Amino acid sequence: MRSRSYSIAEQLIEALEEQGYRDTGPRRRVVEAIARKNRHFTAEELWEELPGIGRATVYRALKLLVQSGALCRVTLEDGSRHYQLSEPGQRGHHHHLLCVHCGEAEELRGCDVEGQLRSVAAVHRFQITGHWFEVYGQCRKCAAGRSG
Amino acid sequence: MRSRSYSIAEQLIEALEEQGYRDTGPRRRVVEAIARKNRHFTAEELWEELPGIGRATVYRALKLLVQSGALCRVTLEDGSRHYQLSEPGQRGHHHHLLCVHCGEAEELRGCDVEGQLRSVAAVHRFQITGHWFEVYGQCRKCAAGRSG
DNA sequence: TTTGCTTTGATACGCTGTATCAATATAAAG
DNA sequence: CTTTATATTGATACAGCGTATCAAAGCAAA
Repeated sequence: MRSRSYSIAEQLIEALEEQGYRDTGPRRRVVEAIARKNRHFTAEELWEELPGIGRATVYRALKLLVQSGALCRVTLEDGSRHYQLSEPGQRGHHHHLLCVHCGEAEELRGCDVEGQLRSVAAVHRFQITGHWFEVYGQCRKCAAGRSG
Repeated sequence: MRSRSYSIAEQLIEALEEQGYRDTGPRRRVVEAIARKNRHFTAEELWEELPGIGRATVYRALKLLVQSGALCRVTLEDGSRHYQLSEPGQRGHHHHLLCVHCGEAEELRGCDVEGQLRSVAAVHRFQITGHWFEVYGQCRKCAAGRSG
């Protein structure tokens, strides 16, 4: 796990470069801090781990990474905004299962949201342009032992 | 429609009284302003329609009404927080179809989110405790004529 | 180097919501 | 109709989170 940190950071830098942004020292530090994370996190939390880096720089980097799809923004039940790495290769639209105990975030499988939406559109004669779906609970490990 | 305003306001006041809160002048004005709304709205927007009423009072009333279930908080695609009357009798958990054009908010029918969640729980062995689902788009009227 | 653009970080600001607190309104009791 | 205890109000200050501004610094290409 830890040994893949470098390559995750690289992928994030690449995501920035693809959009025409430079590979700079501060961005590299932000991206490395993100790569070290194994759970979803807030912008403020990330900033606190980066002494010497400006708050604006952290927020800017997060914004660019979300734009690129490499990072996604998730909203917790209390409305707070967290960030989470997209799974490799999965940059399109997807949904999350967020463990409220340990902070693990899985991407959702076995749930045909899009199919449901088609039926909703039909029933309501509503032209759907977007949706937002998050699921909260406890992951298998936390539900069993609460050893998050 | 307009003739039902009074009774909607009454219902909201009752929702507050059920929780042990008083029927006061300022609350009545807030509640009447809400009853007049035919679309989802922000706290600030509501406050601007209530000269003489303190901002804190408006926010407090909204909080209490959400607690009671008579009002629900919806989140738009940009993350902004809006409020919307729950449909009469429907105070439990439910989802919305939000028209981004005219602001109409319907409650969702013909969508078995709960069933989908059961299958998700099985696939991921995740103990689901909550979820959040909003759908955005254009209502039938707006999609047809854009005469919101 | 020089030049032009991007990035940075300190700071101020804006928006949304909450805490504080003295003044006031309300309900219940006398 | 007072008195009294409690809830409510509204002005204000404050807090959290994110963005705009802008001079200074960094980077890339010439």
